[in-house]
Amino acid sequence: MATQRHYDELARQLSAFGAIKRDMARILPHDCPTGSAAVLTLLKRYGDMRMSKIAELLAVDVSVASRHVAHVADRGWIERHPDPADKRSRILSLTDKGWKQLDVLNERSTQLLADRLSDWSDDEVNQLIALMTRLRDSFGDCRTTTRTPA
Amino acid sequence: MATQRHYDELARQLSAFGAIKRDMARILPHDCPTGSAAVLTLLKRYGDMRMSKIAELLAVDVSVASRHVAHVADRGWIERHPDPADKRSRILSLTDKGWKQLDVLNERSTQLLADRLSDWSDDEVNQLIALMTRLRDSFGDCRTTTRTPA
DNA sequence: TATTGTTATACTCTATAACTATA
DNA sequence: TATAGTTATAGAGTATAACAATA
Repeated sequence: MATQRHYDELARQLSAFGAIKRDMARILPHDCPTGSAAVLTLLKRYGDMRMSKIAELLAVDVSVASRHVAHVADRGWIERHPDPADKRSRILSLTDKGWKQLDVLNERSTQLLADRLSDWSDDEVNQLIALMTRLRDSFGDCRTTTRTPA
Repeated sequence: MATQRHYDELARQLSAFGAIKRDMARILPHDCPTGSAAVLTLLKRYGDMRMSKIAELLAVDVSVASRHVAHVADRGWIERHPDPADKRSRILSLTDKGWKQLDVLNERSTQLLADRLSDWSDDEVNQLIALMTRLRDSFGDCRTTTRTPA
C-alpha cells in the first residue's frame, strides 16, 4: 500500500508515457500503424489464434481488434481461416509477407530502443520490464471497469 | 546496453500499457477527458505557466495544448490572463472551480490506484516511478523524431 | 438463446498547415 | 522576419450498438 504522493506521481508518469508511445509510433511504416504492428507482434509471439484472443491480448473491444485485423489482412500480412471446430470463428495466421513485415518492424524498433536506451544496463531494463509487467497484472482486465458519470 | 530480447519485451509492455491508461480514463467525469485532467494536474503541480510550457510538459504540439486549454477554460476551471511582458502570450492559472475539479480527480484516481495497487509496497511503487522517469528522460523530446517513410 | 465476429457511428487525441497578433 | 497562440482539417484509436451467422 503506497501513499497519496506516490499515486499522484504514478498517475503523472502514466499520463506522460504517451509521448514515448508516439515516439515509437513515428518510426512505423505509414501503412502499418500501431494497431497493425501490435496484431503482427502478438501472432509472432503467441502463434495462430482467433479474433477474440487477439482482442483479449490487446485489451481492447472485439470490434477494435476486428478493425486492426482487417487492416493487416488487407495488406496480405495475415490470413483468416475458418475454424473447422466452430464456423463462427476465424483463426489468424501470419503469411510470408507478414513475417517479412515483422522483420522490418523489428529492425526499426530495435534501432530506436538501442539509441534511446544506450546508457541503460541489462539489469535496469529487466527491472523496468518486471515492474511494468506486474503493473499490468495488477490492473488485470481493465475493460470491465464501469465508467463513472459526471 | 540491453539485448534484442529485452527490446522486444519492452516494446510489448509499452504497447500493452494503453490498457492501463484507458482504465484510468474511464473513471474521469465525462466533461473532463484525459487532456483536460492533464492540464489541470500540471497547473496544480507547477503553478501558473504559459501555453507553450503546457505543450512542452504534455509533450504535444502547441495546437493540441491549445485545444485542451480551451476546453478547461470553457468549463471555468482555469483563466487565461494576457502576459504583461509579452502580449502575444497568455498565462494560465487555476480558478477556485479548477481546484474543486482537481479534488474530484484526485479522489477518483487515488481510489482507483489504491484498489489496483493494494498489494504493492511503497518501495516497489518508488522503483517503478524512478524507472519510468528515467525512461522518459532517455526518450527526451520525442516530438523531434523524424517519421520514417513506408 | 447465446456467442463470434463485422460494421456503422461517434468521441478523444494528435499533427500539419494556414492564420492573427505581437515582438 | 520571427514567435505565441488559435483554428480547420485529417488520421489513428477506441467503445457502443445493431447486425449476421453459427452454436
